[in-house]
Amino acid sequence: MATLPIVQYEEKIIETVENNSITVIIGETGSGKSTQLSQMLHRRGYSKIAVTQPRRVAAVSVSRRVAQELGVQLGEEVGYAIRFEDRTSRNTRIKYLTDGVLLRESLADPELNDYSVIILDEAHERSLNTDILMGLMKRLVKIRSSNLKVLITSATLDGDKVSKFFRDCPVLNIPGKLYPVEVLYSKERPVNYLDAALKTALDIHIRQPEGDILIFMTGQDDIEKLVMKMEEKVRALDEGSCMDAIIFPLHGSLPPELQVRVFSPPPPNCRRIIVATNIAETSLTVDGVVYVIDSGYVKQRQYNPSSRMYSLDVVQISKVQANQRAGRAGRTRPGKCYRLYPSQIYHDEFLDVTVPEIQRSSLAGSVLYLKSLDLPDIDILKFDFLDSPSPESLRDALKQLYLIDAIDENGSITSVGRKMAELPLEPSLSRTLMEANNHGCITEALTVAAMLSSETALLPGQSKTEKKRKRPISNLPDGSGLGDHIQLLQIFERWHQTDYDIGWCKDHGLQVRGMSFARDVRKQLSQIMQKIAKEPLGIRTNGKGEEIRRDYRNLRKALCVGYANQLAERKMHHNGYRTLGFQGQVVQVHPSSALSSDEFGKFPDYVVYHELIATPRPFMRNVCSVEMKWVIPIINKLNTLNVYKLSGGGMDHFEEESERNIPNLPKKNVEVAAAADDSQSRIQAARERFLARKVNK
DNA sequence: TTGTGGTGT
Repeated sequence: MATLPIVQYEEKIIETVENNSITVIIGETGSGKSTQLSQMLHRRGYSKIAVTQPRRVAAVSVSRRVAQELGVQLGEEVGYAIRFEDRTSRNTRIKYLTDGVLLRESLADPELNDYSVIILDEAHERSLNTDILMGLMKRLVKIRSSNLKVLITSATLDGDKVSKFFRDCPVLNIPGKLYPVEVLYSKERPVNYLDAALKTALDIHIRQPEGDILIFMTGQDDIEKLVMKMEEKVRALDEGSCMDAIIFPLHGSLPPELQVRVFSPPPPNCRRIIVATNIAETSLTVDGVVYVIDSGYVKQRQYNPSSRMYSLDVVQISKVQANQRAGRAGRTRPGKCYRLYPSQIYHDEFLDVTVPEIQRSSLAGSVLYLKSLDLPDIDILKFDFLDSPSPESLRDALKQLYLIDAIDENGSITSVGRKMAELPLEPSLSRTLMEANNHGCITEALTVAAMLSSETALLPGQSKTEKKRKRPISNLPDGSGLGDHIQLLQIFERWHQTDYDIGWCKDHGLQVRGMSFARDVRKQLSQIMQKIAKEPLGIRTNGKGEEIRRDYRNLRKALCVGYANQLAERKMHHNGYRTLGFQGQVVQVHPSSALSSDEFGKFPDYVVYHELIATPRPFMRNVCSVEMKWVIPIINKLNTLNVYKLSGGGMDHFEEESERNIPNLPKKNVEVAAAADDSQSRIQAARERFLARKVNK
């Protein structure tokens, strides 16, 4: 502890903090910034100190270590707060928390008066929440100039930019305690980087002294292939020609019991080869790694605000990421990093810093959050971000919020929007809860929202190695043919009937982690809704017997209101859909959906969807059947929408924006009108089909 | 007729 580099800088740090509201600390890996900064300030009498982390595990483990170093019990002077778990007390002076928890806290107290110091750690990772916090801190230090200190920790390549954002605040460089890592580049980029990784790893294994190998690949598929090939090759090596090797895959969808294998030490005279996604970049640290092989790629989820589609793309990593990966080789002794790309590509093509999440996400939730803070300047397009999201992305968020009544036509937050902001949910789901509360189905809506919040794929799927034959999900409810939301609801209710039996999940191929998470979320949502709930929130069941066939009309109606911005209409003569909105997209129901077709093989005329995914063909994932008469008022609202007023800037702003967008503006108006006409005629056609069917029955 | 990088309230 005493040897941590940061200790020598204590005086300088304290002096800088005392003379400045905001200080940027460039702390390299191993500098001790995460554990020591808070303690230094605590020693000088600052209290209370908040330290944010982008990840839950970091908040927990760092607070544990600080409590240990100070010789106090965790949860007393030093504690942590993460979702579902608050280990702090009235005595807590140093509090580690996830950035999301601090944002939640600021909802209750926008000035965060509880804290005299706020440290945003790992800001260079540019998580969505940390980016928003940075914007808020800039305002907050003005309001609380006499009694708030803010520290931002970042990476070398980012420091000047962050300092500039905070009006040229001072930057302190704290060296790290990493061993030197020799970086070796490929002469050219390999045609097949899986084979290149294989060859490089075998080369190291045969020729280089002991030390584990960590390989960065992009996803589960490549990892499984590489592990298989590598096992073959290692088996084929002459016995006694080199040491043994044991190969581990490491990625997020690996069951926890397989993930932890990489933390147990290897048998003697045996080299470990770990093939990982970017989970090993920051989230998990494997000890004993001396060699790193870096493919130079990563999978990134991106949101396209103009098509409202998500895609998962393989993209080149940034220099910060490449350096982070290389650093994984130098934790215990000098190491080597083999980059499967030329140095010229690193220098000329790699971005300095990873594209911040705020520029790759749908911002409806974040914009609603900012609106609920009642900042003096209502115009969200002018909010001071370190890296601003595109105006298009912000307008997309405003349009969505308007359609679900969270903001009014002037861009002001509504009373329903204010309640929605209290819920840790995407706006479409929080709006669904509000509506359900008025229609006697809040308990079902809570379950649907909780299940959809569960990040992982809950349901059993078929992996590529399994037989291609389609199997029905074993004995799981089918959503009564009404779609995936209803199926998720029925599955959770069934689990509830087993008294949340883990074995039941396993028997049915459901991810235990995901199901337990849904249960926790449901509990948390119930607690928040308790204040305004109009009926009991517990799960209603019909005893142990078969559940009666319900039509879930009220629930589906509530979903239709909540997902007013995510509606699609079936095309007249086939099962393709067109999304309703500014620019209709032609999309399909995802083949994994529980939605059924009618006796003519046709899907329902209208559905709501949870998200659009842009695979080579665009799909709606998680859909629910809704009725035309619920859709009509939404279409009417669509037609009255004025994006420029929504930003809150009024007509002045409209002119300013239109000047910038002259070529687009008339075109956009025409498209809106055309889509509306189209919808009206389709509604007429749908009505006729509906009546025809009724007569047939 | 198909596909899951990593986080988080």
